[in-house]
Amino acid sequence: MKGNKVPQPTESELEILQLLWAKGPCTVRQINETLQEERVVGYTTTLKLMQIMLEKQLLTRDANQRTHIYEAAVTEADTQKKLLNKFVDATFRGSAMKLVMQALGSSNASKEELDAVKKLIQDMEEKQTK
Amino acid sequence: MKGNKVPQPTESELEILQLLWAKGPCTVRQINETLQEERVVGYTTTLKLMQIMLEKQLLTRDANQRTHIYEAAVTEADTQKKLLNKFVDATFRGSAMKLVMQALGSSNASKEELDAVKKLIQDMEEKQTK
DNA sequence: AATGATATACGAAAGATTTCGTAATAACTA
DNA sequence: TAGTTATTACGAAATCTTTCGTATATCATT
Repeated sequence: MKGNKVPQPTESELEILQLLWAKGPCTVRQINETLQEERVVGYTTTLKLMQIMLEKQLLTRDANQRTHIYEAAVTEADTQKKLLNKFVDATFRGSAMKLVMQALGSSNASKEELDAVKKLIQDMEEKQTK
Repeated sequence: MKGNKVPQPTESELEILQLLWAKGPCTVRQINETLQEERVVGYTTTLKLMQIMLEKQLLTRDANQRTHIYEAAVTEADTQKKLLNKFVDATFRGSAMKLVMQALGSSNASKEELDAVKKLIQDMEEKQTK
């Protein structure tokens, strides 16, 4: 169970979480530099965001050194799941199937990927039967 | 092709679009009353939102009568597609497949629904082969 | 015509999110 | 040590979204 009272990340916050999930613990500078590759964003802007995320408990940090090191405090899978539920409700009126069909349709999935999905469905149908 | 410069709806705007998609053209009062079933929201709040949506060209209206009648100016499928793309990028780093697996996993899909998805995949694989 | 009910228009307050300027502090270097 | 640079802390401006108060117009009824 999850007695999770951590709020969902905003769009900008999610962007930072993605980087931390991909790279592991980082300094503000490292995150900021990566963000810079995409667009212009001031150092203190990134810093402030990460401080807010710390308050919200989306991040933790090691403040032993002068340069703090931040780390995601929420998992990627968990966050995706929650955001997905909300998105399905708002955009597909709760119908996960409609979303799945849409997503499949407009994706350029390879045969391998499609097979993986088929396999998952197979497994689910077996579980349902027994 | 779509030379669409219509901005994406905000969360509240999407809620109104959902109602218009479901019910067809409506007055502000009709929309407001439906929203009221869920939560408290003032009439002028709804009115203002719909006026903003008109400006953004998310809605059109018939203003011939004193009581204006509003209608969605964007289609459900189109809006879902765009929001989905954005969501996949932001939340699943662009991987539609990861989203599909997540969505299937946490959905309570019936056998019929799962079969429909399998069929879609079948069709896609056939198209790929030729 | 006066009254009351219902609509729209509009501005602006209230909230949430994002951005940045400035100050204080610590570390580095000449 | 003095000066430069890098870092954090903090407040507040800027922006976007949501909410609502008030003014004005329209229609129906008397």
